[in-house]
Amino acid sequence: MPERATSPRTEEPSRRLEKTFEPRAFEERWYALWETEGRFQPSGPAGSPRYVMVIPPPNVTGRLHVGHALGRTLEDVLARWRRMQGQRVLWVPGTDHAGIATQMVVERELAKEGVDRKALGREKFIERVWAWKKEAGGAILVQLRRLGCSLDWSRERFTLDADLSRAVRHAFVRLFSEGLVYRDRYVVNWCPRCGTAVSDLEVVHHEVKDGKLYHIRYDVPGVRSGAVVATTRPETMLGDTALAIHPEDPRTEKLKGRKATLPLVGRTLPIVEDPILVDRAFGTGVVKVTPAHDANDFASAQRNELPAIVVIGPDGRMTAEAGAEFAGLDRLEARKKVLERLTAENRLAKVEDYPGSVGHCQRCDTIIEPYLSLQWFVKIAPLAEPAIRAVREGKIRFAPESWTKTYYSWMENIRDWCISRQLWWGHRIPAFYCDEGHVTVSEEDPSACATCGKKNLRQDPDVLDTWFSSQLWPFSVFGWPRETPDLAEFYPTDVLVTGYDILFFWVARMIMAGLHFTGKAPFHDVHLHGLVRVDGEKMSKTKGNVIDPLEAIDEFGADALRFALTSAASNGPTVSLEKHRLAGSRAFATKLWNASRFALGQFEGERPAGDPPSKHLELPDRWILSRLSSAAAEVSSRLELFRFDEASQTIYAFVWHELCDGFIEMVKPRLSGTNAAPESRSAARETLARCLADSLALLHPFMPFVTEEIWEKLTGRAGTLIVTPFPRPRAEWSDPRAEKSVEALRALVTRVRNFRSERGAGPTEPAELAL
RNA sequence: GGGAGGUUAGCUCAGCGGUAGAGCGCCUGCUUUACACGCAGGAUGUCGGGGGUUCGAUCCCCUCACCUCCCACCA
Repeated sequence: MPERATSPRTEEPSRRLEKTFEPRAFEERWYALWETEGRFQPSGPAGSPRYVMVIPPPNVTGRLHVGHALGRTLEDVLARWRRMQGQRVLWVPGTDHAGIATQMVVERELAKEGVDRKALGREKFIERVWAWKKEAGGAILVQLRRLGCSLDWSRERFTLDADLSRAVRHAFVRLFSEGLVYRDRYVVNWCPRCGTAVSDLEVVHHEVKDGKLYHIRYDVPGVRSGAVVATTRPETMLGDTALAIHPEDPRTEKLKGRKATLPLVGRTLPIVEDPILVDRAFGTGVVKVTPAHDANDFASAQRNELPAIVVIGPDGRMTAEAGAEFAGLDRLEARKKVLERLTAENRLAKVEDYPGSVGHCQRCDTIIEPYLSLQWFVKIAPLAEPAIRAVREGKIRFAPESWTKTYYSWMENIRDWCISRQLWWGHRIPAFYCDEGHVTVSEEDPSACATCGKKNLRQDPDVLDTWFSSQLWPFSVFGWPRETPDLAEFYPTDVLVTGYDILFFWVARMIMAGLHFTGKAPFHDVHLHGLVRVDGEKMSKTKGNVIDPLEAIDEFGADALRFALTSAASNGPTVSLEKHRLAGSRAFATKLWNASRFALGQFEGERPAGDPPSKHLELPDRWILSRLSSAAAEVSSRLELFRFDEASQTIYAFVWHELCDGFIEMVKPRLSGTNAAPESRSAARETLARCLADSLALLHPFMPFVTEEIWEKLTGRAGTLIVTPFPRPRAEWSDPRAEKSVEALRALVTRVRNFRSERGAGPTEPAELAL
């Protein structure tokens, strides 16, 4: 830590060093001690309530960013607070294999070596990913230790561990046997760059303001004006297999029962009547039907028994089916070329501006292509229904509560979940195919087809969506489906804390999976915290406003980072973290440090005793104890409601403004002792000690390191604050009268201080102060 | 096209039926038995606009404006 440069005056260096504290000097020490003494493992008197959380497993590729820092700090606050309350706390750590994300990282590494994944082959590639994981993966877990997270490392899990893989397979097989997992040809969201299907949630829509709507004239023999269709994606016309009209639209009456000719291709297209696909009030009343590249068109094709022709391949290039002229072209080049040809043939009737939104791949931002392919799905409605009910019945509560509505509206309109991914890294789908085309789905690799007994089985090459395994996390970490002691003792968990951005991806799916597979809601409380913004903006590297939690820990200390995060964590959708909050939090830690130095100085080596003597308490003593009691009540009641900001601000105000600015200043004359009665001095000292000890305890969940460091100095016991009982309000300390009358006393003390500082000297011990 | 949230001090945000709050910033003093990452004091708000309910509204209701974010297969 740099030396202060503000004060021109010099003091002896030994004293100066003591004024501020150096977090690096003790953070590591305390963490190591807590860990080696097993403080992070569940303990406590038999029969005491347990309190269980699972970490939202960060990607193995992850580095700790400020969003993680927030969520994990909030969890750690809860864990430490409950532990101090005497509960058997278990907080399970682990990481997620993160299919696409990890595969991309390793592919990028390979690319640097000029190696292509496909050239390497599946097996070698997977080996390579494991090697990468072993070496570089999970760095984030080390970083969580620096944050102070009291995770039980003896129970660390990885979503691709043997146990968890077994859970995934069990879940898949069970859903299949229940008819809730099926394989089908369907138009899915396809990312041509990643070369895989993705779920609806993995598609992000961006506005396209310069979008165009192209009106194309198709010839219709017998109808002079032909048919004009409008489309935003003209290249898909090469895959048209019909035109559709609404049966009751007078505009298109004359097209009924006729055929159209597909421009550029010459294919004859039936004109079908489809009141579901065609909106009478929209456009020209004629819709081109491209079953392979549009989900609505595909549905229409099924209703009308139309063929589907795939014209855009999995790599985003036009297939041979698109015709020799276009085959091999990238889809966007093909669009240009199609438009050129249509213009040349004078078939482009009109081009209008048509702003709209286009789906992009969440991972790589490539434009998503609707693509007809054979995929695995989870039939979701039967799973959603009980999940909705669990929330309706109050078995699961969201905090802030407003998320409940969002949850319902998503769950009530949920669509089947595409779970197969054309990737290599992940849980391989336990489906096996024989030459006859039969499917065998089984937990153990089958040796023969379950239908025909043929031996040469091929396993489905695809892997499962990474979220398929994460949805099992709250119970798979405990060994499910085996009936382990941990599963019996620690499942269901109590609270889940995460950002609202993965409410659908993860939280909703865990609820569905938990209820379906275990019959129990996986947790009873969900706290959805906001997303961290810096200076009002979403953090981004290009804007340079990223706060790196590790750098913040280096500069301000882990305690300051944690306190800044908790005090900013209100229940709104954004958590605004500014640099000055970090500095302010560090100042608070320093304040506490110095107040402790002062207090310890009053004891000169003796250890302060326990409770203050009740006989000789004076007004300031009764006041501060009353305030302490209120603060203790307030902190817990705020934490019950996940109001971390209010809880931390309560302690801040108590420690700084009441204990330091108020009590210590009022009591200094009594402590100096020359004029004060010994029992007065003693009462002041013991009250001070009590307040300090309880402040440390109240603050420990938020600032575990400094408080533990001071605690050792105060009590002589190393690393025990973490298991010291959390302060509770005490009826016998509550003293409303003292709270009222102390105002006058504080004002008096201030006046005397100011009087002294104005005169440079003054009455050292005014009689009034000996109150 | 639906839905949610926001608009409070210069900045970032709490609050919420009964004389407006915090942190940071700003101004004025200050070598005070710890702390200048400090102490004491101070300034600053028609609590987005307009209506309504109420004895009383920043807070409840309606409405308008502007912002943010989610969800959505309308060519």
